[in-house]
Amino acid sequence: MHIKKTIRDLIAASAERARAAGQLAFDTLPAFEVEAAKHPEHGDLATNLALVLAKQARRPPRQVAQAIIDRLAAPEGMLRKVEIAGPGFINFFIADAFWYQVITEIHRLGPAYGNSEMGAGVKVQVEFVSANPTGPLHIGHGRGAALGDALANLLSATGHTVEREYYINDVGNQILTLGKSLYFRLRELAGAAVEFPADGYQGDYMKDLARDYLAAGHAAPGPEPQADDLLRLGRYAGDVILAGIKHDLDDFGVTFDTWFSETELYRQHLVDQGFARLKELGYLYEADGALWFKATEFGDEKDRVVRRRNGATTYFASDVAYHLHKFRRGFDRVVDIWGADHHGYAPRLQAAAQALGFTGRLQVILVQLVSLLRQGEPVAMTTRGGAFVTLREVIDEVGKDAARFIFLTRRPDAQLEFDLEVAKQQSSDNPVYYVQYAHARLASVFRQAAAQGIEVEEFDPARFSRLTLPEELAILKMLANYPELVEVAARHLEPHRITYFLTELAAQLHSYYYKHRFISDDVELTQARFWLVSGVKTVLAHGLGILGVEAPETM
RNA sequence: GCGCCUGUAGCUCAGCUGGAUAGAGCAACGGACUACGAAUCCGUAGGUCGGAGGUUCGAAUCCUCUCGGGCGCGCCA
Repeated sequence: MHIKKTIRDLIAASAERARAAGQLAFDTLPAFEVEAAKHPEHGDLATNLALVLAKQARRPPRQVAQAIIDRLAAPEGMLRKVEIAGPGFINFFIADAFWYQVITEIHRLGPAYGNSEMGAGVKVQVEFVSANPTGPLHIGHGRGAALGDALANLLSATGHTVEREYYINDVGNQILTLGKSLYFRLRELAGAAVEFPADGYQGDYMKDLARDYLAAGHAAPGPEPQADDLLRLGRYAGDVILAGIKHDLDDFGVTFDTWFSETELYRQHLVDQGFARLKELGYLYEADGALWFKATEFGDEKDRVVRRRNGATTYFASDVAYHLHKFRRGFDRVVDIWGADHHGYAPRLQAAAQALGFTGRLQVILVQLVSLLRQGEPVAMTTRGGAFVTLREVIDEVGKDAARFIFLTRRPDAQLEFDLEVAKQQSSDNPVYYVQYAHARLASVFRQAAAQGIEVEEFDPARFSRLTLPEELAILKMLANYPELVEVAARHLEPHRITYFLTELAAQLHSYYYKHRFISDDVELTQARFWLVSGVKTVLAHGLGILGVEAPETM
């Protein structure tokens, strides 16, 4: 029942009629907006068409508005009032009865209310987290995880076919460094006086790993490590750490469809194929003994090396191959979520995507870093230094739902301050509980009704005319607007819009609940309210579902 | 030095890509439980949207300059 679209069509048709009647002169209808009015005095919806059309029509906006209004052909009973306001806005006041339809709509669709077919037939991959398996996930990864997962849910709700993917960067010398780190910890355990390398991973988890390694019956390495040994140790450590990462993500409510290993790119010779493709297209050249990609042809600052003079391919080469592979796997769109510390890398990958013919199909979302505080004091977050707060600790301390909700109340491109003490101490005033409480409270209402022997009777739209309170209409309008909000959030790849909506809906509900009793002797009114708040419950659950936050029946 | 992100109430953040009188949550202050869950509600106070120009009917939003914060600028990953 897209109200905005309905109004938009009415307006456009009216303008056309005015032109046909010689009342308005214009070539093509300019882009105009139909927006929800901010203030009640401005009605429900407003359009700026008269303002944007005035110049072309060479008449004052208010006269243009009048010409449009004169020819408006709205269905009987839909509009309560239409007026011209301010510089030339046309305000539409929708009749109360019109809003009742949304309850029927929610009743008909159930948990699917809010879903749409916007992305039908579009296959999209969301790649996120993709942290190197050299240490446990930290809070920054948590933000990326919450965002990626919510985004995937959002795209899925809007009809896209979605796959979640985690890219495991397990080639290159960091595995060697990892092996070296483990080696030195093992030597330490053996009582050898060794100096831990400065470039090693210094976190305590490496010590634990070393102990577990021995406890599992593996032989301690000798004093003269071979390159093979280090690599083997590195692989071992990587596997263990990756298992830990999976486990943490699982507890954070995030699961992936595919764990894609960089090693696989080489096993399948995809990197060479990537080179071949770029060469075929004429975007590769040799210079200074290295192989270069002409990134500058696609807007990057400089050309980029894909194979070094020593013959080794670069990380970028892997990524080119990886993304070529992604598109060949049939994804129409690919969304990559990276930490903002990699933002300088985006132009070259975009360049590669363009070179390969996938212009506009790759979107890179940069999620700004999380500055972590504990009671206002900054907490160091370097992986190498070892003193950092892990995602695990955050989950244990503040809880999955609260953490996810906090991450998802911020735009990705804004830095986020996360104070562990606040997130946890706040618990009773935390927005996440506010929203969850609204859901649980409604569940409780239905439990209470059942306990009193009051049943939710057969669905009967005729009773909705009893819903006349300002609170009830405000809620109806919010519910009616929800599906469009989901689409807008998906289009912009911004789950935080859902978060804010939910907080507002919960506020409306709490206020309504406090002022008016749902269960009363008035059977018709009670039933009408049941169906109304049942709709609220459904939408709260839907929105929380997108965020990956529980919608509890009790708290 | 160059590039990207950012600056909105005391604090943490929204502001639907240019709309009408800039919002919410904390924190502060004052009220509301013998009623469906007080993890709630009602009210008060709090702002030159970092600053200066410009674009136009109209700017927190777009452009230029400027100041402050974050990040990045390898034949590393």
